[in-house]
Amino acid sequence: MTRYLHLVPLHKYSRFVSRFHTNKAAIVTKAANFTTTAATPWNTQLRNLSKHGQYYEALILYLQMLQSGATPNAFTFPFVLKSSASLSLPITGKQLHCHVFKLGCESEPFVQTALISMYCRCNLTESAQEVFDEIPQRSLTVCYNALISGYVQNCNFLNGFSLFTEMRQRGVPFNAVTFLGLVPGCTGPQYLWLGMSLHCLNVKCGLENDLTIANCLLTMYVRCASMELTRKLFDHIPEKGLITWNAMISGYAQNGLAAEVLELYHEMELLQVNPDAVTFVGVLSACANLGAQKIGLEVEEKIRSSGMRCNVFLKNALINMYARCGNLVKARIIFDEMPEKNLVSWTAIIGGYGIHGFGNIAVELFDKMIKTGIQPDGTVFVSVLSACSHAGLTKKGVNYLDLMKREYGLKPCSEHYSCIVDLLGRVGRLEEAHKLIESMEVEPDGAVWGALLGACKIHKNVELAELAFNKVVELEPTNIGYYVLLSNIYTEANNSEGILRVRLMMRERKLKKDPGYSYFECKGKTHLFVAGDRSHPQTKEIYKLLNRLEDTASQHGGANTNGQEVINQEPPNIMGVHSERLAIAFALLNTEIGTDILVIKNLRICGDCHLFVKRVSKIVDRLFVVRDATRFHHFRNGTCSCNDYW
DNA sequence: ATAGGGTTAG
Repeated sequence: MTRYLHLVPLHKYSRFVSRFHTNKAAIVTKAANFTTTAATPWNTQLRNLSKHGQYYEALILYLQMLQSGATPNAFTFPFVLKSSASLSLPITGKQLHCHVFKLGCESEPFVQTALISMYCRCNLTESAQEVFDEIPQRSLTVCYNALISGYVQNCNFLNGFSLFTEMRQRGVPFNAVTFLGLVPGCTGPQYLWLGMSLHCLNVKCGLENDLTIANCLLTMYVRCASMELTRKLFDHIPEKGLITWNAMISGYAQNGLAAEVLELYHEMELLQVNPDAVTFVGVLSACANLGAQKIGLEVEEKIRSSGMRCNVFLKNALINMYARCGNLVKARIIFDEMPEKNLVSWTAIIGGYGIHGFGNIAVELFDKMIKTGIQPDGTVFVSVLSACSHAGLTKKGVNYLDLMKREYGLKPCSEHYSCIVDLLGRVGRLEEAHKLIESMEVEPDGAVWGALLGACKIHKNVELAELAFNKVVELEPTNIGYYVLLSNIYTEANNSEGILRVRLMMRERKLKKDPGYSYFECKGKTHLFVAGDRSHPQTKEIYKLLNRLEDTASQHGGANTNGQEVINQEPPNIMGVHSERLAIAFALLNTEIGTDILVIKNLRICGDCHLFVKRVSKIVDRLFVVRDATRFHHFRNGTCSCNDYW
C-alpha cells in the first residue's frame, strides 16, 4: 500500500487544512484513528466531507485511508474524484484514475461517471471522452449528461450538442439534467434558434413546469441577448423562485436596462419576495449605470439591516455603484476595508478614479495592485488606460499599452486602442494616432475612429476628420453623434458646404437627431428635461437663471482646450435650449452648496454644451458635472480638469 | 451509502 503514498503530497494540503475551522479538522483526526481496514467507515467520513465542501480534507482523509492499510472500493472513488474535480486538481485526478484501474473499479457506472465529470472539470475533455468511449453499454443517461455538460462548460457547445443528437438517435432517454447541461451552451445570438428549439422540446417532454429548467432557459435567453423573449418566459413562469427573479434582474442589468431592473426590484418588494446578495448585485449595477446614488444608498441600508453577510461580489458592486455615482470617498472606504480584494475590486476603484479625472490616483492604485501580485487582465487595462486619457497622462498610457502586450502577453482590443487614440489625439498627435489605427492587429471599431474624429474637432483638422468620419459611418451608419460632430467641425471651420452635405446625408439615411435628455436627481425625485422643455413647474425661474448665466458667462469669455480664446459661439440647438442647460439651471436653483452631483446624460449628442458648462463653472463655484456612465466630464470649482469634448 | 444540474461583479 505504500506505493499510494505519493498520490497527494501531504505537505501541500496541510496549509489549506490549517485555514479551516478546527472542528472540521477534528473529523480528520478522528478518522485517522481508525484501526479498521474495512472501507466502509472511511467512505462514510468521505461522504460527510465532500457533502460539506471539505474537499481538501476529503483528499487528506483518503491518503490516511491508504496509509492505514484500508483498500478503497467503488463507493470510495466518487467522493474523492468529486473532490479533486471541485479543486481542479488534474494530477491528483489522474492518479486516482490509476487507483481505479489497480483496484478493478473501472467498470462501475458510478465511478465512470465521476471520472468523466472529474476530467471535464479539470478541462481535460479529451480524457473524459476516452473514458466515455470505453464504456460498453453507452446507454447510461448520466454518462451522457456528464459529458454533455462537460463539453458545454469547456466552451464546446457543438460537441455537446452532437452528443445530444447521438443520444436521441440511439434512443437513450434524456431528462431534465440533460437540458440543464446543454441549454447554458447557447451563449450568443447565433445560438438563439437552437436554444428556442430546445425550449420547444422541453415543453413537448412535459418538463415545462420544472422551475430549475425554466431558470436555465431564462438565462439562456439573456445570453442570447433577447430580452423580449426572456421577459416573455419570465411572465409565463407561474411560481417564480428567488433564482428566477435574480436571473431576470441580472439579465436586465447585464444588458444595460437599468430602469427595468429597478422596476422589477420594486415589484419584488411589493410581492414580499426576500432578496438575497445576488439580487442586490444586480440592483446596484443598475444604480451605477443610472447614477442613482439615492437608491444605491437605500440598498446598502437594506443590506445592513437585513444582517446579510457582504460577500466579495456585493462589496465590488457597492464600490462600483459609489464610484460611478461620484462618491469616491465612500467607494474608497469600502475598498480599503475589504480584507481580500480581487481583480474586480481593483478594477472598480481604478475605473472610478479614472472617470472622475483623478488619473494619478488611478495609476498609483494600478501600480499598487501589480505589486500586490494580482495578475491584470484586459478589462483592468481598459480602466487604467481610460484613466490616463481622461487625465492627459499621455506617456503613462502609451507605456501601459506596451506593458500589457510585453509583460502580460495580453492582446489589446479596440477598446484599448480607442483610449490610446484619444490620448494621443488630445495632445495633438493626430498623425501618430492615425498611424496607430492603421497598424492595429484587430479591426478598429467605431469607437476608435470616433476617438480620432473627436480629437480632430479639438485640433480643428478638417481633412483627417473627413477621413475618420468616412470610416466611422461605415461601421456605425446610424450613430447620429458622429454626424453631429462632423457638422460641428464644419461649423467651426466656417464650411457651410460641409454642413449642408452632412445634413443631406442624414436626411437621405432618414436619421433624426435623438431627442437628447438630461436629468437631475434631487430629493429622491428625478427631473427630466428635453431640449426646449417648458413643461417643468419651475420653467420660468429656470429660463430666467439661464439668461442671467449666459450674460455673466459671456462677459467672462471662455477658453478652449489649448487655452486660446474661443472665438465662435456655440451653435444653437434646433430643438430649442439644450436639455443640459435646463438641467444645470434647475440643479443650481435647487441644491445646497457642494452637496449634489448633477448627472448629465447624452452629452454625446450635443457636445458643444460643455463650453457652456465650462463658462458657468467659472462663475458658479459648486458645479460638478458627471456625464453618463461610459465617459464622464469633470469640472470642479471652475477649473476644467478634463479636456474631453466627447 | 456512491455519478449528471439553474442565479452574482469590473
